Amino acid sequence: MLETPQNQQLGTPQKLVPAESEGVFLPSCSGCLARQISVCPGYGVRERRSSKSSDAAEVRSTTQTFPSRRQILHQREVSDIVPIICSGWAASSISTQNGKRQVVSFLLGGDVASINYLFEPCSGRAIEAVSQVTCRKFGRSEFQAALARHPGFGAIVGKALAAERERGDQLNLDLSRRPADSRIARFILNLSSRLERRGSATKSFDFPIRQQQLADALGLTAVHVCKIMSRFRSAGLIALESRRLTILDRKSLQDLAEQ
Amino acid sequence: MLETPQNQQLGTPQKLVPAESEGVFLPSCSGCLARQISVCPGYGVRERRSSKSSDAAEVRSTTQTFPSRRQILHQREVSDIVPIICSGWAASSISTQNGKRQVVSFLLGGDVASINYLFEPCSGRAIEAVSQVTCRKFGRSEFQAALARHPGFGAIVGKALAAERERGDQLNLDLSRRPADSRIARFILNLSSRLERRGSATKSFDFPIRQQQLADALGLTAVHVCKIMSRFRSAGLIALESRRLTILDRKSLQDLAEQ
DNA sequence: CGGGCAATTGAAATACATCAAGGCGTGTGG
DNA sequence: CCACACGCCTTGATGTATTTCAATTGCCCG
Repeated sequence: MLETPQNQQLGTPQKLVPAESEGVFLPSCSGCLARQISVCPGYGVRERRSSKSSDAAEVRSTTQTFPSRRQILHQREVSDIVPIICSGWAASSISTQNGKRQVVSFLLGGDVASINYLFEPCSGRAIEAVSQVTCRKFGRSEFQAALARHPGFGAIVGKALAAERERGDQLNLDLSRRPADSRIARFILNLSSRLERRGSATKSFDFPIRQQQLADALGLTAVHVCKIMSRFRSAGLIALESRRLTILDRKSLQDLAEQ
Repeated sequence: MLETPQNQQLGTPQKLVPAESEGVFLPSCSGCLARQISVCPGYGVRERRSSKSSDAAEVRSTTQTFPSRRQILHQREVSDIVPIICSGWAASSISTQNGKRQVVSFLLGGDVASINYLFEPCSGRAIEAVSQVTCRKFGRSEFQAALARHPGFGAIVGKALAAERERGDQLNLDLSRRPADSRIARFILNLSSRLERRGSATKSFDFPIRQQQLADALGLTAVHVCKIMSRFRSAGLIALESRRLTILDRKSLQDLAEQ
């Protein structure tokens, strides 16, 4: 059990199991903060039963499913929710008035769109579905209160904060100081180790990201991303077909990533 | 009183008034978080006397002065302090193994190096003095406790957090999607409005930043920064002499900043 | 079968980096 | 007081990574 969905294809992601059918675990969201603090109704019953703190209040929330490429949250949208991805891939981005876009991070199941949502009603970031996405939106003040009741509250927030900040800094460094091939190599390796931490396969995995989205994440153009990925493939570093990416030569990728 | 030090030159910054001579306010740190929560010994006595919450405990801290270009904190330095700039200019940066550097932000008097320090013992950022800097280092856990006692704790942290994150996102957008002249124009305008918020002059102000440091902040080379600044000067957008910058044509700068 | 989006590939343009040389100001040691 | 070195700024010539433009292909879906 808790087997990762290796064979899950883009466009046909695992259906969200409704709360009533209690007991079936989605592997995609096992690291979710809402589950960690026993606040997600999708898992609340089963998990709270075995938990010592039976006073955990369930937090009002709604679930929605978005098809690929659909907007989940607008850049300037102000609302008192904390959005958490349950399954699928989403992209968090900001844009200039001229429509130039920067994808700040890709979100996977269990990711809070940004820790910022715990404190502020607007993050200034847009969220868009990359593959099909299910997303749960919690009431912010209730979620915040539940989190504050949780032991180790400060540590949880601090860690998440630090991680988010660290990623942002690294992105800055990438964008300003690293050549395109290094950025792409690093992106692939980071994704791989991120999947490892969630217990998924690290050598071969689904890769629903469009070249344009990748370009927006790495500060490049889609054309240039394409050229470099082609080079990677003909050099035998990676394989990529039918939205599944395989790392063939991790060592060489790491060398590229170093600089 | 509270007059801003217009005539303050690089290398001869206003001296820090020792706590014993109580009552003389440094304009440079008037927005400081430590003063806001009545925890800075430099201002503790005078301000706490007039404050309702007389139970605010003073937080252990040390002050240090750093000459220009001196390292204040190393990138991987782990210590249980929250460093706050009292006066002068500092730069917060991260680097790759190959010595490529990205200045994440410039810090002015009253700035916490990063909100991250409230929660974690290491930010992954190095801090370096740009001009002469006085810096106070508070004990982290005590500072944190004092902050938690303060009414509106959540709001304060949330706001600071959101602001820091917003700046990081904008920097990402700059680095990835905006041309060099736009980045520089934006930097100047941002600095100006930042000084405005602290009650300083916005049209003409001290500018101790070296071109290399500016280049590191904007993802460019010093040579290129120089060329564009020269262009700005000959186009009558700005004047820059003896480390003092004057905005001559704000409108044109804004046009450049737009894209 | 056609229409549209994504990926691919090549040719041309360009924004920026790199390299190199010289000037200016400032501190330092003779 | 001068000579000199050193850091910083400046400017021009050259190189290159990446963008822009454009045309083609394949593919999915109605």
